[in-house]
Amino acid sequence: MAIRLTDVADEAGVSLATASRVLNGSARKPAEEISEKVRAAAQKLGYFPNAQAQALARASTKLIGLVVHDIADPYFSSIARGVQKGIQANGIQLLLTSTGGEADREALAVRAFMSHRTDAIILSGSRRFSEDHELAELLESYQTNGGQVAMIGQPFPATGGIQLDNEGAASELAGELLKAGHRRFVVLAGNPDYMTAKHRADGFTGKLKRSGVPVETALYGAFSREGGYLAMGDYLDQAESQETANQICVFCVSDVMALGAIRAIRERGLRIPEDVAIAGFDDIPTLGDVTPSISTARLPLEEIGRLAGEMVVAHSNSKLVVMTGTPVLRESTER
Amino acid sequence: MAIRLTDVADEAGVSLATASRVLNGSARKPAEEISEKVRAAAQKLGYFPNAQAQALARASTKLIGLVVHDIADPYFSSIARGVQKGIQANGIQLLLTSTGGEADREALAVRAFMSHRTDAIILSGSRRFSEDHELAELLESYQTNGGQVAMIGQPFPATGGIQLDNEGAASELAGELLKAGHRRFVVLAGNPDYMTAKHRADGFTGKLKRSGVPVETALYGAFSREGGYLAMGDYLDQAESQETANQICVFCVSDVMALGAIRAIRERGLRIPEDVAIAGFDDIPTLGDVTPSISTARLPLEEIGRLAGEMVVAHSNSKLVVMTGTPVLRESTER
DNA sequence: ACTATCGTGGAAAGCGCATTCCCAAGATCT
DNA sequence: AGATCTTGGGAATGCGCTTTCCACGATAGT
Repeated sequence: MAIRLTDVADEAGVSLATASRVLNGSARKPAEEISEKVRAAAQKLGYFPNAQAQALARASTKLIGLVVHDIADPYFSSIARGVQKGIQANGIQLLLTSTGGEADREALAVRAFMSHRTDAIILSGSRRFSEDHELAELLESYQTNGGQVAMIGQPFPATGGIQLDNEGAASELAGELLKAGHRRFVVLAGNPDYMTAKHRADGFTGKLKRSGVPVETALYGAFSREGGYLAMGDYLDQAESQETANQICVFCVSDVMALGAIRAIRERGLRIPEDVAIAGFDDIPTLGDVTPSISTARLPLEEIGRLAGEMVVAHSNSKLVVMTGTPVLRESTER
Repeated sequence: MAIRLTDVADEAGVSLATASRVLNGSARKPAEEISEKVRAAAQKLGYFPNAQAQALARASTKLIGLVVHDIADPYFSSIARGVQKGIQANGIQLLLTSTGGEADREALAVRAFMSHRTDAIILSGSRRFSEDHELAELLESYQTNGGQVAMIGQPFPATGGIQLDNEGAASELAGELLKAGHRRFVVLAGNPDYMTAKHRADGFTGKLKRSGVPVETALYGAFSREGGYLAMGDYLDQAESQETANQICVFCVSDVMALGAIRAIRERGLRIPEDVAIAGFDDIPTLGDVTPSISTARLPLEEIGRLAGEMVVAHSNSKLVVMTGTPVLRESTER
C-alpha cells in the first residue's frame, strides 16, 4: 500500500542502506550527488517513513504518554498544553489518555503506554492514599527498562517530576485571608483520599489553627465542580436554618470546586463577597472570565506542564522540582 | 531489556507461534492446557506485547490521531473528551496535536500521523479559505492508503465527517434575538479567512438583512478570546465618543470571543445586558460559570467528538453527518 | 482396514527499517 | 610504484511479532 524505503531506493537506483542513510539522519553522509537522487525519488513517490518500523529498528519511538483525569477540565488541559510546548520541536508525539481519576484506568493507561513503548510517561492528576501500589510497580519496571517518568503533583519517591507544594500554598493563602480580615472559615475539602485535596485542606486548616482561628466546618465530597456544588449547597441549606452562613469565607481545595460552590451560593440568592467570600486553588484560566474575580492560590499550570515535558525529553529522570503556589486575593474575598 | 514473546514461549516450552496465538486474539485457539501454560509464563515474566512490532506485523496500529487548534481551549477540549469516549474500549490510543491554528503545522501534524500509521485521523478546527490545498492532498493520499478521516466543521468533499451547520444556527439565533426585541446589532466576526467564522457571521447578518434590520457594524479580528477583547474594546472606545454604543446587541462568532468581549465591556463600566447585550456561539462548558449567563447557539461538542470517534472506528469513512446548533437565549440578551 | 479429513503445534517467511560488516576503489604516504 | 588508509556503497542481519504453510497424528468415512 504505502511507499516503502525500498521503493525509494529502487527508484533512485541505490541500495536500501544508502536510501536510509540519506533520508534519516545517519552518521554517514552519502555523496551529495547520490543524496540528491534519493531525495528526488522520495519526493516523487511521496515517501513517508514508517514510524513503527523505525521504532522497531531503533530503540526509541519518539512517543510520550500523558495521563490526566479529564482533558476537558481546565486544570488538565492547561497542563496538557504546556506539555505539548515542552516536547514539540523534537518531533515527539503525544499519546493522551483521560482516566476519569479511576486508579485502575490509570494503571491501564500506563500499561498501554508501555505496550506502545513510549519513551516517557507523564502522570498528572492526584495520587490517592489508597492502593497506588500497582501503579508504582508498573512505573518502576518501566523505569528499569529505560523509560522516563515524570509525575506532576506528588511524585513517587522513585520517579521524580514536579512536586506541587499544595500545603505551603494553602497555608499562605490562609494567612492572606486572615490579614484581609476574615475570621469565619469553611473548607470544602473534596475527597480526602486524594493527596492533593488533603494537603490543601490540611495546609489551610493548619495555618488557621496555629493562628487561633480554627476552621468552623470542613465538608467532604467529590473533588470536582459537581462536588463543590453539592457540598456548598448542603452546607448553605443547613446553615440557613441556623442562620449561621453569614460573613463566612469558604476555601475550596480547587478552582473547579469553587466554581461549583459559587453556583450553589448564587442559586440561594446570596452575594459574593458581601454574604459569603470564597477562594479556590490553581488559578485556572477560566477564572479570568468569571465575575467577581476569584481569589485563589496560583499555580503556573502551563509552565508546570512545559517543565515536565522538557524534563522527560532531557532524560533527567529522577529529578525533582518543587513548584510553589502564590496566593492571589481578588474580589471574591474582599470585605 | 523488555520481555519478548520469544521469552514467554521458551519459558512455556512452546513455539513462538503458539505463544502468539494464545496471548493475542488469534482465530486459532490452542488447547486449553497449553494456553494455560503460556498465560502463566507471560504472567510470571511480566510480558507486554510490543505495540510497534504488532503494528508492523499486523496492518493496524490501534492509534488514531486528533488535531486541534488549542487543547486548552474549552471548545477543543470538549471535543477531545468526546473523541476519547468514542474510541475507548477498543483499546485504541489517541495521538494529540495542537496546531495553534496554523495551516503548516496542521499539515505537519497530519504528516506525523501518517508516519505513525494511525488508523484514523480526526481534524477539528476550522478550515481556511486560503491554501488548504496541501492538507487536502495529504488526506487524500492517506485515504487511498486505507486511512480513515473525519473532519469536524467543514469536511472536505472527499473526507466526510461531521458538518456543523454554522450558518443555519447563526441565522436561527438572529431570529430569536429579533423576537426578543433587539434591533441594533453589532457582529464580532473574527477572522473571515476561517470558514467557521465567516459562515457564522454570514448566517447572522443574512438573516437580519432579510428581516429588514441590517447589522450596523461588523468587526474583524482574531478568532480568539484576545480577538474578541480587542475588537470589542476598539468599538466601544470609538462608539463612546459618538454616544452610539447603547442598547446594542453584540453577536460574537464564538463563545471565547464573547468572553473576551465581555471583559472589554465590563472594563468600561458598562452593564450586561442593560447597556449592551451579548451572544456567543458553541455553548462551551465555561459558560456555565459566568454571570450573567450567556446566550449562544448550542453545539453538542462532546457528542460531536464522540460521534467522530465512533465514525472512524466503525470505518464509515466518507459518511457525512450534519450537526445543527440550537439557539439558547439567556440572561445576557434579556431586555 | 485403508484412505480422506480435520485439528494442532511448529518452522519459517515476512512487516519496513537501521545498522553492522564487508569489499572495491580512490587517496595518501614513503 | 607498492603499501596503507580512507571513503562510500551494498549485502545481510535483526528488531518483535503475525501469519501462512507444513507435518503429523487423530478421527471419520465407506
